[in-house]
Amino acid sequence: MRSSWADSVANADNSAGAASGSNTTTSSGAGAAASRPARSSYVPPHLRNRPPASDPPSSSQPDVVFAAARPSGVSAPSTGSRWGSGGGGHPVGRSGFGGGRSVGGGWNPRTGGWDRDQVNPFGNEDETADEAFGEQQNTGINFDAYEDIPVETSGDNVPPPANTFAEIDLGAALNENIRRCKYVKPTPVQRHAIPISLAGRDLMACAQTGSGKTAAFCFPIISGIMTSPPLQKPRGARTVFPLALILSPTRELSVQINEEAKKFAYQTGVKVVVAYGGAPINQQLRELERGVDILVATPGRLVDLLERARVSLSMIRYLALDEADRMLDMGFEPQIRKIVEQMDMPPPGVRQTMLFSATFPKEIQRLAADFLAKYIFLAVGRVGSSTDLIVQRVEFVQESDKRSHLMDLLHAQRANGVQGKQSLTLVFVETKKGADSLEHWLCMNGFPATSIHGDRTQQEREYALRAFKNGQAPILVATDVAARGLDIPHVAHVVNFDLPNDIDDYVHRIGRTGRAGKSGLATAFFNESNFSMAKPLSELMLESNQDVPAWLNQYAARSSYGGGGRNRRSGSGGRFGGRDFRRDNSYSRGGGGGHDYYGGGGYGGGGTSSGYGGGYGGNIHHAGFSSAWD
DNA sequence: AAAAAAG
Repeated sequence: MRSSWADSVANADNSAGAASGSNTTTSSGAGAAASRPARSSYVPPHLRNRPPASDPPSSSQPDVVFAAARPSGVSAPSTGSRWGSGGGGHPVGRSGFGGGRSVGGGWNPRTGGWDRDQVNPFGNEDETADEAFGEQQNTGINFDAYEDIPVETSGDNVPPPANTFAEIDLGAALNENIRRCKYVKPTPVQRHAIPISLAGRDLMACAQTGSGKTAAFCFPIISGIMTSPPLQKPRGARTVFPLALILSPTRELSVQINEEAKKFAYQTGVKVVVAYGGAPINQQLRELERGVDILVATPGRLVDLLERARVSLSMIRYLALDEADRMLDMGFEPQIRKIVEQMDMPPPGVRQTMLFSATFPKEIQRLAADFLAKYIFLAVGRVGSSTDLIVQRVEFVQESDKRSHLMDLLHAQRANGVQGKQSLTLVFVETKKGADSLEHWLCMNGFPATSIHGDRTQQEREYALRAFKNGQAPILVATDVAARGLDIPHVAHVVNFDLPNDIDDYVHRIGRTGRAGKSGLATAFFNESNFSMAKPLSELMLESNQDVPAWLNQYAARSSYGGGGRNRRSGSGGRFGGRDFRRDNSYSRGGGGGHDYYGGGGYGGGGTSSGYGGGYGGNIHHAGFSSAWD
């Protein structure tokens, strides 16, 4: 007998507040885990920019209490478009680089023109939420969990972490935007990464999207551009010269980073433009011609722009690569190397480079050695590793029974009224065809579903994401295009209709729920074809204090002899995505390694119950570790 | 084997 998943959600919800991070003992994050602020007094960063009173009345979930105070410094005209809509905006001037915050049309000394084009990315601050789950709602970070996340840094002269934004002092304009975003306190990755970047150091960070790393790399970039604006930019015929480049693997992620960055850069005079494939290039070219300081792009479209000589990288001072392991998985290494090494970008040491990756396998180590100079290594604990907020279930379901089984889950969800609360279900499948047919089948059976995958047009993808977010289609069938990085609030249930073949992908997928301080449920359908996932899955569930079905353990035991297997989390066992491997200087060249940078102790020293044989749960050997990365 | 990304 199985109880309805909605019950699990409700139960987890009740216990969520009391759950203490049981497996987090290694914390070098200053002050982390010492005392957790009461949820009611603490507002997760990405929730902080949404207007108050957006909770549906029926909600029984303990939600974050918003600071109700409306920003007082700037009055936004009531005709402003909501942020995220990207629509036509009202003219709001920008101050120059002085850091003032004058309002009204502004003369930009760099572009030599009146700026009329900056949409208020915070939306209309006078307007109350017009729909319970409108687009102005942004993502949530589960802050209780983040307080417990362990952090490790290593490298030469690591700048000390900062515990408050005031301590960091990014300047008046940026501080004002932090206030507008209602960011109260930096996340662990921000506490460490921002001082490192402000000190001008290169950074290799193992952290996932959702840890607040977008702000972690945007703040120093914006601040740096503001403090020392270029005296003059070359003005090529139709070529533009961005000062910062942010690369990300998927289009949706680029869009998301662009939206975040625009908020951070509001009225700073720093211009953010996004370029990605699948959308008409002409519109993006027009945006670029209106001026760009920070360019957010997917690799393909950027290469296109570079080959057309519409973008030059010769003025790049900041380079950020997001989800680098993902980009390599997707075969972007040639494009990325072309962009970074074979065009006109300044070399490492001249530019400042930040490399973000969820894991740190050999290929990423090589990339770090080639792209970074004397970098500082930062590892932030795996998201979800220190929290029990996500309830994971595995059910044995034959291929032919999957649809009816999914139907059972969805019916239970509806019967429990969760649907009325607009909770969303994200269903992952393996193939694009599978996504289409499952979406169709769900719709035929009366479930409002939509889908997102790489064969759909960009317009369809963005439409689907919007319909899902605002509850028009509370069921989204997705391929792995949606697995990483995307921040979708209110996802109550992630169904792994088809399990991925990689445990890291599984972790990313279930990370789409359990956000915003809410609990989440992740259900996986398992059958013989997922045999190779049995061991890593059962280990992961054990690590995150889940009930592991006996039958799964049996599968895991059967697969274990044979030594490891392909799906063991490569190099990421335990709570971190990776560790600084520069003491093994076989891969280091140039300004990278050579001497022992590894300053941190503490990996595996926390007495965790990590079951990962290949991880560092007490299993690190100086000579033998490389095998763990294969 | 499939997915993603340039058109």
